[in-house]
Amino acid sequence: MPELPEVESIVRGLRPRITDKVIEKADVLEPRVLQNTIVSEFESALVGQSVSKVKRRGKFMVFVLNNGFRLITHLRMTGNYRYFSYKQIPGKHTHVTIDFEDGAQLHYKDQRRFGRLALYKPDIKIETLEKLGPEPLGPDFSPRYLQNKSGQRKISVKQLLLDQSVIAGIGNIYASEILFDCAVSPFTPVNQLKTADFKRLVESARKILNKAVKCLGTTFSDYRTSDGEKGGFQECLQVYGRAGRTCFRCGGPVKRAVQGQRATFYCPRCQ
DNA sequence: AATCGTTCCTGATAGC
DNA sequence: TGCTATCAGGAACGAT
Repeated sequence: MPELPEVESIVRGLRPRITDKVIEKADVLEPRVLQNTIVSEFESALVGQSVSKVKRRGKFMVFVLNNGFRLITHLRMTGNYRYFSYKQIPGKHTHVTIDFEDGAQLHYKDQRRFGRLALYKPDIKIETLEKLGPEPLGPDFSPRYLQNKSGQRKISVKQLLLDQSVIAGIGNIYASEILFDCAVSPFTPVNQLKTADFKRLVESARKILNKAVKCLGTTFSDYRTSDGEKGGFQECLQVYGRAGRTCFRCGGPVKRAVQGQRATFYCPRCQ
């Protein structure tokens, strides 16, 4: 499941390859992946334009076109972009293909079709991006910010980390890993966290996410980079997916719990 | 305002 | 063997 490090890795892979390339053709093979536009509008808005910028905001990918249009993609669970220097036959789960004038081709694929592509006209505010919290690797994310955001809220710290309007980019894998790293129980209500806890939380978030970006993300099942390569951070996972196995820190058993319909992995002794 | 539950979707796996 | 049931989860949306 692509979270910040996975999306960042895909964006970094695509950026040098497609920036300033001119789009010759766009084909939507599965109209359901388009969020706020129809096939004919989508295809004609892209043709003849070049890609000015490839960016990431939280778990969203942003393609800025030279006509000012912006193509926003959220990969959700199994979505991905794959770059080819020559045209390829679309696979079973390829929903959009984008051809460039130099013969290269971009495939958007998603076997579960949770991911969405949305197209925004120039100068329009993109609400979904506006309401995101700060980037955890950026300057606006601090212990004080997180403490202020928590206030007297009663949700668990795991739920807080997953709230994209509080912090943008953390998903289920890294939430568990971050909490293990700073030895905070995922069940702690945020109004019970101490100032020192917020400090450790922020430090661990930066540390884990930076390391995962360096590793090109975590390939737990489906995720691949834009070149089709696996990430490397699955080798570094301390708790996620390790229920019943030995905690690397204390030797006790790692546990699995469910919070908000999602699995949480943690060590009850260390956290 | 904050929180909770439901929906979308399909491949892998378990159980009979 | 072949079938059905269950599970994985991010964000949008509706309900409380």
